[in-house]
Parts: sequence; C-alpha cells; structure tokens
Amino acid sequence: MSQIKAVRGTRDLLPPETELWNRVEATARRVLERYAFGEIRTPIFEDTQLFARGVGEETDIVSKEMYTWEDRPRAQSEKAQMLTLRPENTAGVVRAYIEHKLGDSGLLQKLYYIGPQFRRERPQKGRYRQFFQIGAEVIGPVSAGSESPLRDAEVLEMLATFLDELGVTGWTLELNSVGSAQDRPRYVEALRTALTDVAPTLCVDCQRRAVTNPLRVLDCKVPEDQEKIDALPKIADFLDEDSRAHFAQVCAALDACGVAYKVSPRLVRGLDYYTRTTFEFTHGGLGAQNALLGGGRYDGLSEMLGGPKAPGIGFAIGADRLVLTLQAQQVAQGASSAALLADAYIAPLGEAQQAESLVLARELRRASLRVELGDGTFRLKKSFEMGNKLARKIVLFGEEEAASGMVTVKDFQTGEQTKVPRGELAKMLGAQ
RNA sequence: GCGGCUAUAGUUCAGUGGCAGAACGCCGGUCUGUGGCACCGGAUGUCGUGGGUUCGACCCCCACUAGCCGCCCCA
Repeated sequence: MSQIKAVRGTRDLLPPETELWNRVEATARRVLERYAFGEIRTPIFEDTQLFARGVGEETDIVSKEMYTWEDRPRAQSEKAQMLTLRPENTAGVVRAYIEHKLGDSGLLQKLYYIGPQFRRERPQKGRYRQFFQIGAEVIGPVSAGSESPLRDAEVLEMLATFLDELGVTGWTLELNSVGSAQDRPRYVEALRTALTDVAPTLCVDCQRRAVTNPLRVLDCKVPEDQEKIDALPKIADFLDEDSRAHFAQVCAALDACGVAYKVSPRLVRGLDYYTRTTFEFTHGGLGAQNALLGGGRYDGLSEMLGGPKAPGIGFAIGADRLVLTLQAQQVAQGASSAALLADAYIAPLGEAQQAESLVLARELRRASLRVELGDGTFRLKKSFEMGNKLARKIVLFGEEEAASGMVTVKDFQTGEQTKVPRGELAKMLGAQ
C-alpha cells in the first residue's frame, strides 16, 4: 500500500518552525490592535459567485486557480450550489460587511483576519496551494472618512511598523495609483494602442502579454525591454483630478512620518477591484515570488457585490513568505533555530518515584515553569543525556530525595549541583 | 497549464551495469546516583512509485508522483 502524503502544494508546519509562525502572528495582532483593528473570522469556503463578482471573472485566480465544487443538494427541489475555497479574504470580509449592515453604524470598520487561503497554482518556494495570509480592511461609508488618503497612509505606516517590529530588514515599499474605475479602462486602451507599434520589438513573453493582458507588459523583467517599456504611456497621466490629489496626499503623509517608499508607475495589481492607491512591500531573496505583502484601495467593491457604497483599503501579508524571509535572516545572523529549552527536566529515579514525580512536575508547571518529565525506568545516565537535550537544569528525584524532601538540582551549563528543599524549587528555577 | 533540474539512511550528501557508502544524528558499552568530551561497538535503507531493457539495474530507457528553478499569475 502506498504511503499517504500531504497533497501537492500543502505541507505540515512542525516545531520549532511553528514558534516562528506564532511570533509572526502574535506581532501582527499586537500591532493591529494598537491601530484599533478587531478580528474577523469568515468562512473558509463561500458561494463561488462571491469571488467571480468580486475578484473578477477574467482574472487567472477565478478562471483557473480556484478549488470549486458542486455542493450536494439536500432535497430534489434544491438547486445544487457551487462552492469555492476562498482564494483570498477581502471578498469574504466585504460580503460580511454587507450582510451584517456594518456600515449602518456610521463608523469605519477596521477588521483583520489571519487564516489559510487556497489557490490551485503550481507550487514553488513561497507559493503553496494552501497558504496563509494576515490581512486587514478599513471600510465604511464615505461620511465616516473611508475615502480619506489619511487611511491609506495610516495603513502603510502600520505595515512599515509591523515589519520593523518583526525585525524584517531590507524591505521596499512600492506605491502607485491606478486611478478610478473609469481611469483604468481608458489607460488600458491607450496602452494597447501604444503596444501595437512597440510590441513586435519586445521579448516573446511581452508580445503575448500585449494581446492577452497588456498591463502585465509593465512587469517585464527583460533588461533590453526596459527602456521601451518606460516610454509607454503611464497610468499617472490618465488619473482624474481627484485621484491625483488623493495620491499626492497619501505621499505627503508618508513623507511626514518618514516612511520610505518608491513610486512605481508600473505597479498594477491583478485583481479587478483595485482603485487608486495600490502597493506592495517587496523583499529580495524570495526569488520570483518577491512580494511579501500587497494591497490597495477598492472603492467600488461593495457595490460590485450588491452592497452600499463603501470605499475601503486593505492588504494581505503572505505569511509563508514572511516566515521564509525571517528564516533566511536568522541563518544569515547565525541564530540557531533549536527548540526552546525547558526550565527543568525532572528525572524520577526508579519506578517507585513516578507518581510523586508527576506531582512535583505539576507544582512547577502551576508556577508557570516549562517542565519536561522523564521516566523512572531510565538509567541515570540516560536521564542526564535526555535532560541535557531538553532542559537547562535537571532535577533528580529518587528514593533519597523523596525521603528527605530535598531535591537535587544540577545546572547543565555550569555543572553546579545543589540540594534544595522541594518547596523552594520553583523559585530556584526562576519562577516569578 | 508549459519548460528545465532533482529524488539514495532520521538529516546533509557521495557512489558504481556485479555485496548499499560517508559525515552528523540515533542506540548500546567503557561508566549500575551524574550529561557534555573521548574511545569502542551497533542498526540505519522498498536507493521516490510503477513498468521496461539486461544473465544481472540504485545506475540505462519509459511513465507517474513529489520537490526546486523559471514561465503564466500572484501574497
């Protein structure tokens, strides 16, 4: 019988790596809560139509990368419903915003989420079929200030703070504006026109993109093409007055608080719902998947989903990539990824001491110490060997200790060995 | 979905058409209430899976699967 393995593009996260994941998530929660975001948990699967309408029928995500299936009808009369594992979380959050009439509060909704997303793509480093995102959305009625450029700047400043607190170094914030829902189609048309002349001189990939997805030509990395691509029409020249002023204010607010950014006229994002501000935080060392996180404004998404006017801005952090980046940094700094050592390893000496050794472990654990408990059948030498791998100190608990009430403690680092009354053990091991 | 590279011990990797290897790790001993260091000994395994060629395949061929790199696209 063949071995059952994790399916392609999925993987198990094991200790000690999960410690790093927890640190990333804990840091994100801490920072987000300082900015007064609250957590939202939406279902992991939704009606397929949500993504078709929100993300865009023609996007690759919807047209070929979703895990979609037909749900089993409960009765003959019921129509089978098409369901989809969420490929991203913004559409689900906006759906919840509409469904629960959150806009009726008259307040801005600031919601964050942490969870798995699913896309049926070809796996590579930093790209999995089940991947994890940490994201947030600021959405609400216009009267609550949801369109304000200050919201954009605040979100970007928060992300910079998050990466700094996490200790990520060497990131770059790339910023652009793709204009209003009216501006973008005009620009795409102009780009298409310009490309009819230029495309034949570009790389083969670009020749294809010029026809299938002109915006993607702007992403081309072939050095020889760069000059010609720079000469193509820029979206900045197609922005209306409002979008232009909005973008200028975002930049001004970022300048004021010293968050470094690079305006990237070529940064266009793949999802249909983006308007005006779009951004990416990138990092070298991630290969082709160089975006750590991305996001932007989606002023029309709520209406696209049949809801009220509710402009918003949000982002999604690729947690898998963030973890990869942090791991690479740790290796570069020579930091060990070894598991956290316990405060003590309790070694019962002989099976007669086993029950009481659990009592001792319980006392220490209730004092918030991290404790490993050995086994009374181990030879002393083996107890020491195991203790040395698992903990900073070993506590010997044999016949002698049980009788006298004095336990023997040895520090593995200093080699120092002492006897302490059992009642003082927790304190001696560093309990608060 | 397309192209390239790869798959051998727990891990990192050598290897040859004719007995399956190293290092680290693991287990045991020197050492029966004292770890690390040292020395001695031991087990590592469906050589990714399934076919084919051959007297004989870990090696050559085909298919499949998975990983990595790139493309597409994207966090």
